Amino acid sequence: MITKPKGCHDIYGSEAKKWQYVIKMIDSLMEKYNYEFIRTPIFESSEVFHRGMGESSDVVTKETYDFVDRGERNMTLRPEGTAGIVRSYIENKMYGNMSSPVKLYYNGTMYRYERPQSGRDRELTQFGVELLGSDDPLSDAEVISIPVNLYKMLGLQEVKVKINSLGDAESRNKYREVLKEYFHPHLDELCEDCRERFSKNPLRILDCKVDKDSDILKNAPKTLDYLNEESKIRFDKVKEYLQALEVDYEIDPKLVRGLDYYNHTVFEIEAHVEGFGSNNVLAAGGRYNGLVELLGGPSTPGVGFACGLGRLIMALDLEDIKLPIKEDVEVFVMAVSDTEKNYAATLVQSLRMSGFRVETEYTGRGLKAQFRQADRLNAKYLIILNDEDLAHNELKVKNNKTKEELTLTLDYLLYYLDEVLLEDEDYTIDDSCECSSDDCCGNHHDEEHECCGKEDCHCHHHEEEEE
RNA sequence: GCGAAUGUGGUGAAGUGGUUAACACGCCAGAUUGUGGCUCUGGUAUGCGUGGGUUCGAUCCCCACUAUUCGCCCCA
Repeated sequence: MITKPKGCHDIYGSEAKKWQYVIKMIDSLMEKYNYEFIRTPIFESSEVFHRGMGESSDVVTKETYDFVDRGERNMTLRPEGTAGIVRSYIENKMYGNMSSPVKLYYNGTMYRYERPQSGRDRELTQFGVELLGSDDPLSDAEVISIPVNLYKMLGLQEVKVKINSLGDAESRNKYREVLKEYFHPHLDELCEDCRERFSKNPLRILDCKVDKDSDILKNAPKTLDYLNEESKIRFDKVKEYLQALEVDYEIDPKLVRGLDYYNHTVFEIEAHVEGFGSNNVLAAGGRYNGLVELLGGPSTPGVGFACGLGRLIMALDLEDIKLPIKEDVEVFVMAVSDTEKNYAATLVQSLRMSGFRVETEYTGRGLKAQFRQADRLNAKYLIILNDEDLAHNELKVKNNKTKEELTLTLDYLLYYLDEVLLEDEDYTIDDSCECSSDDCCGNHHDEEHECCGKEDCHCHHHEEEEE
């Protein structure tokens, strides 16, 4: 049997419906923030990532899918979204062609040659945002608020936002030196990996899991103590704006992020649901003011984040959140004889063109099996064709819930279905409650949220009433 | 790159060195000669991941490989 590549997944069935729903929410959220969708190639010249992400990160040095194409060019399957987008920003001269700042979002697959485990695949899907051309602390705060609001929209509860500041290049370099000085005499007390990190990327020692409880780490100098005045003021501004945007956060002085391009604000959003594996970062990002220049463009500030969709859906599952996903069919058309089937083909076509979600029988099963099939598909209405009725230009429609059955003429059918299906309020997906009440449930399906009381709210309170 | 666990049908899952590999669900058909979701009856495996080995004989013992899952590194 031929199997899928290691660390990849086939997404289908109800799983695929969740993905589509989440992506739909992302699109509608980004529309409100006025970000534009961008799609860049799934592979780029290797240089894009080597220069962009930095040689000290493992992602670039040992986790990329590299290949040489037939023209002997070195190519790399993108391991993340930012570098490619910055390349595109420069190449398309968006700094001149688009209104500034340029606000872009993407959603696509990334590739990393790693050992798969819970929450980590070789092919992963990320949604992310890049805001280029603004150094205003408000843009940092707003970017952080995007995933926070997405999770809120989806009903996720157990998330924690962590922020920190690395300061500008000056502060960061100074801190790096201080840190090396501090750790140097303690080298043999640290774990093997940390000794490796010391020379490669000393900042990463801070979030070592092995040594995290040792006094050496606890007493290590903090980034925030080495920010210069300007960076400090900037970070305070970011925090102010976060409060204004009602984003709850905590400051984690050990948060440093792995990619070289970050400076000033860095952040992570973690899942804290019971049962989540150790890879619990749902989204992460930060400011990367030198990156555009590094990749050959004009000096341009930028902020962004990336959000792993696989992990997000895992979190939704673990919090047992039921997404409002359509799992049913409006009309199921049954036919057995050849003339019935012929008639069914035409009928199904016209019902679909009239906007109904219609299924019919394809395998030549008996009527009994067709009833079973209709139930499996959660059909709301059944149309049962038989030759006798058809001779009178009539057909039978059965409400699959009440079991009421009517004999109608074809002319009347569309009118009837229109009436009857529109009555089902829960039948249309309304993706968000529009009210602005503070304790709005936002369509959450959990018990903790109070309902805002709006008519068009589809939270669990109303669902119960409807049932 | 390192470490651990697992690998039996469409699914879940028992099981034993020795004729026909439990059970449950699902699916298909019939009882019900075109109106069902209950019930009953019957049907439903390239033979237990792949390749070697031990043995008179292995799905069950040994080895290698592979796949999946989980952890480390790293990362969303």
